[in-house]
Amino acid sequence: MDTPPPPRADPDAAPAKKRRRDPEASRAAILEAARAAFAERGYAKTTVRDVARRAGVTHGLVLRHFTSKEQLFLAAVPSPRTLMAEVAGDPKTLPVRIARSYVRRMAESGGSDPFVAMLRAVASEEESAKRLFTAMQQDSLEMYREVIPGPELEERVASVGAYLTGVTFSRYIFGHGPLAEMSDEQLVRHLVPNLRGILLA
Amino acid sequence: MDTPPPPRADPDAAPAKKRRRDPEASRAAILEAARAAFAERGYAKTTVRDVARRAGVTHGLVLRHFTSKEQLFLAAVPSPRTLMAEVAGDPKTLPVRIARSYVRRMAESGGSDPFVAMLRAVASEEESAKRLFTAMQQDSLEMYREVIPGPELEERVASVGAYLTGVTFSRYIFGHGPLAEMSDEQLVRHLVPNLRGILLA
DNA sequence: CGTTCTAATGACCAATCGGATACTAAAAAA
DNA sequence: TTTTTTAGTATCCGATTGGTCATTAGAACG
Repeated sequence: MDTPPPPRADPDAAPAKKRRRDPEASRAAILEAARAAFAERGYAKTTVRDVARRAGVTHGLVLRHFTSKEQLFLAAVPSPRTLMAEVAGDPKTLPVRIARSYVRRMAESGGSDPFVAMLRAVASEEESAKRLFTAMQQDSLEMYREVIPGPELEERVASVGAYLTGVTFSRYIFGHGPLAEMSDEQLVRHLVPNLRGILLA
Repeated sequence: MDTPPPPRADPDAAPAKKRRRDPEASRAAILEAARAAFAERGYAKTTVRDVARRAGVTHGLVLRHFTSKEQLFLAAVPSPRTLMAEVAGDPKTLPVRIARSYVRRMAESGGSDPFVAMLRAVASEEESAKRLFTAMQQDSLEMYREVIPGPELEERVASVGAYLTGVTFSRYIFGHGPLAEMSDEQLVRHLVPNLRGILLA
């Protein structure tokens, strides 16, 4: 009698959600919250308490799991794996594949893509983000190296990266102007010839 | 005896500098300090006290002159006048002129160009910077409108802007990679064909 | 000279930050 | 069960932030 059954598996949350004691679920929730927060507000303006509130925990727990804000960032925005996967294949159709994969990826994440978070962090002069960014560039360069012909490979790849960076900035961060108002399909059609121009002499 | 001569005109400062009472000089010094600070560290990470220290005044004075940090930013980074002046002329040589004027402008400012400050501010989700950015885009669009042939003018101009934004990011903000290591002349040579490809069908 | 005006200062403020730590309580081990 | 462990919370902390305001002091003018 003295101990009326304490609320067992939280009934209102989705089945097998989190809530009760579950460090892995908390960790995952914090990571997802951090990804969204960093992508939306940038590194400097995102506070540990923001992330905690989104994840439904206290900010103490966030720091308990990830020690510091910087390490949280590094854990949340790990490998943008290269913005441009699916590179292998016929060089002729490479620009189309780049454009498609880029647009799809950004659309799927709904604007909370790690790449956006990294751009914001780099822009606010965050050293750790710069290191990640460097690694990312290196990755993508090596993926291209075996596919693209012609001289000045590094420069071309860098230019493609710069172009897509600028497009990302205009469309997903700034959010105004023609590039932001195009549909995904329009954007692909617009990008392809420009990517081709940069990549293939 | 009671009042030994208090330190008169500060002897260590450069001759005919400022120091003494001079509101316009103070204002100018604060503005220049703000430009440099915002360009170097972005909006979010720049503190009013940073600016004040650079300008050699107290942070109280900064706020006395400009009321708030946001208004200081708006006053310090006013009209990037369009990143690409000197547009008028033969469309055939337009890409060359854009590239040259862009590179020269960035080189002259030594990395403290208002455009960089704006990019950093926009990236850190600063509303006022977004408004400025919009105005800037509008300006440049109208400058191009009378010079460039062909359809989809807005989209092309936006793409040029995006491309240069990305280049700026890579070269002047991120500061690593091929685009950052090129000399100014190399960069111009690299940019021209890509700009031509984007602008002229 | 003294009076007036105001540029400039410096102390202060509430809010907020990242982080540390003492504590509570749930679960695992005994 | 009791003991041990540890996920999670609740506070507290010093530092720093943007901003306010009373005070000080340099110049202009009588």
